[in-house]
Amino acid sequence: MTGQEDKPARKRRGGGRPTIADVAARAGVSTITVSRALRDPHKVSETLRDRIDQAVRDLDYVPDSHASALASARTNVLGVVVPSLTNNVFSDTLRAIYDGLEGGPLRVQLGNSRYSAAEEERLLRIFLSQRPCALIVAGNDQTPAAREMLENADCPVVQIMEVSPDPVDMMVGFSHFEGGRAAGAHLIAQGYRHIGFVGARMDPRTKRRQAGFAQAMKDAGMYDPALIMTTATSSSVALGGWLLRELRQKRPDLDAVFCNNDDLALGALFECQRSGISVPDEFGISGFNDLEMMAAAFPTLTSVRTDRYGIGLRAVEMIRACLDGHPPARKILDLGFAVQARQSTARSPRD
Amino acid sequence: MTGQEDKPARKRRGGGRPTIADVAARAGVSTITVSRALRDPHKVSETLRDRIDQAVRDLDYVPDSHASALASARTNVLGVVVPSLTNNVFSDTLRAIYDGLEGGPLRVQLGNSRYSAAEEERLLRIFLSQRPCALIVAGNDQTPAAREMLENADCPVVQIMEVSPDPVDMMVGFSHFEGGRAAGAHLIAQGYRHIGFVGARMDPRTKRRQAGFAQAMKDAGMYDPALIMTTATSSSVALGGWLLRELRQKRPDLDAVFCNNDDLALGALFECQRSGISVPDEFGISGFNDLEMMAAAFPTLTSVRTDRYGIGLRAVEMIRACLDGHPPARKILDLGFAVQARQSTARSPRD
DNA sequence: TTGTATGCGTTATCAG
DNA sequence: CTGATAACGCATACAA
Repeated sequence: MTGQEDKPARKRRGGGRPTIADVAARAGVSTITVSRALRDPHKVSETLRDRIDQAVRDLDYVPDSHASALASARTNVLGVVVPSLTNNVFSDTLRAIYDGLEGGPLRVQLGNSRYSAAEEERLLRIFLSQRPCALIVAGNDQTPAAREMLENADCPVVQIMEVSPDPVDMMVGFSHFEGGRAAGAHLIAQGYRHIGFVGARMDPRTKRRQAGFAQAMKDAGMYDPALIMTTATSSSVALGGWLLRELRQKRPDLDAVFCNNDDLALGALFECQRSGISVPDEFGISGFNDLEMMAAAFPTLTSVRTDRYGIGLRAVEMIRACLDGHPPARKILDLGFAVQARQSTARSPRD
Repeated sequence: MTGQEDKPARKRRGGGRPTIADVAARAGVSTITVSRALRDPHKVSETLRDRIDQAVRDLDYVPDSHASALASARTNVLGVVVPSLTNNVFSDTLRAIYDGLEGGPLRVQLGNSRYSAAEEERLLRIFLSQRPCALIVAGNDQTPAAREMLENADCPVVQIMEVSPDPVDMMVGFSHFEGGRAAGAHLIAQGYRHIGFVGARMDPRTKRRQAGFAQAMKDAGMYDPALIMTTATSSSVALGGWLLRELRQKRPDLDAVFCNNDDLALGALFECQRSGISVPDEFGISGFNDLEMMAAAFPTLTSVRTDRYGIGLRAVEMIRACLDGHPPARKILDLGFAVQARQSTARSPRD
């Protein structure tokens, strides 16, 4: 084979979108200059930058993120894995994550593990294979394999919703154990004496709240396992009513209940109303999380306020800090909680 | 400076993960064969397939999705853009989408437009630049630019939550206008005569429900704009109480209210309880969407049931069908709604 | 500050 | 059914 002629313009495989080369040609520069002008504008002279920007607009050029990821082995994707999309707790946090990312270049890849550690592991494996710039996962109860993957991940990792002494990397949340204990202590302080616990789904955080509640009861010498009613079923308002009814049938002396979340608490309130039990005088109710409705109910419902939105914001802040090269000094951020005492536990003093 | 020796094996840029070439070498085949064995197993002889599978396991090989996307100009990413992550309506649908994708190869890229058409357009632009295999967006009120982008997208597009005669491509939802009208008609049928409307956020779907409600009132000769109270503020239980209180102050003759969503309805119920107004005899309440809590409340709350979960499932089904080469005959799927009449509108007959 | 050469890991194309 | 080769579009490394 000798003089091979000029090949006529090759056919494009990709849908014919303008590439960085088209922009470069139009601006009369090289592709790498376009690349720089778009990612580090200050590294390119103003003259060229203007020409390039103009060409970008003219051609309606949008960079190909896959090509970029392939060439640089980096992405702008923040992987987020949560156990539930419908649970208000996580949707509040998710909203905060999206809000915190506002305006920045980071995108979210969201996974729903449905409270399954195995599914979480699967999702993390996929996410990590795409070289995320950071990861956010819920809690500290990963499978051993997932834990190892996270520890070997060469990107910042934030575990959210909980605090524990052994984070993979960073952590933002609060102590569910202490939250449960505080709720129990509050009910005791309000004068209730036969205090039950109602819980659903029983994920790790739920269990820790239950353990904290039990601790409070034990500390007061009031612990009675027969006052505890839980189910693996997922939480709902109706379920709160059913569980409370069951519990009251078994133990008519029950005079208060700590509901593991606010949906259950609302259901418990309705159940009391249906049964003609006066809240709070005859019966006290506390929820957990302090969703907006708790303060709007009648009577207003006591709950343990948690800063779900703040958790999401802080997680994003920590990640940004890491990516900017200023990893936060504190790896563990405890955002705490606060018992919001309201009418549903404000029993008139007895003597 | 002079005789440059053999370069020792080049340093890998990417974190040293095994590549398809490593697998190929280990299995003693070419890379393309590995590629085929993984994507179209039936196109490769069983012998080689087994050798390749073994090599994949040995090396713990995971394909690089970016390289794949770049080379093939295709991805397994389903872009989803919703107006809200916290609104139960969308989180139910999202959950269905994730459930519907279960087990399959498709991933979700989720965007939150926060009820902003401009943000929606921005997200769609980004998503489309990544060559999604399909798109799901809420409603039919895109900006003209977004509409055009969707029409030119070379992938299936499903608009969800609503139905309208002019979809971009496919559509799954129901008529909000008719839903609002049905709720109004129900209240009229129950004997209420001074029926108000309470609405928040006032996004396009909300407005259509309001329009339907107004139509019902007009049809009955009962339309009174002074009985309508709306706000751009986002919806909440507390807001439902406040709006109802305002409305009742202005119009003490009000004897029922159609709340544009269930949070508002719950707030309205609490407001009645606070004010000692008996529901349903003195005052009727209907919500919209029929969230789980409506049936669990006391009194149980009337609402318009919508199939948010079904919408998500059907959207995924339609997309899978398209990707499998069997585009559905019906491009528009109306999943309807149903008035769930409950205690809150079951007024004792008057004569 | 700008450009040249080349690699990133995979798949399309076409030949055998 | 299998393989050699050339893209895919961008970014790194190094030169100028």
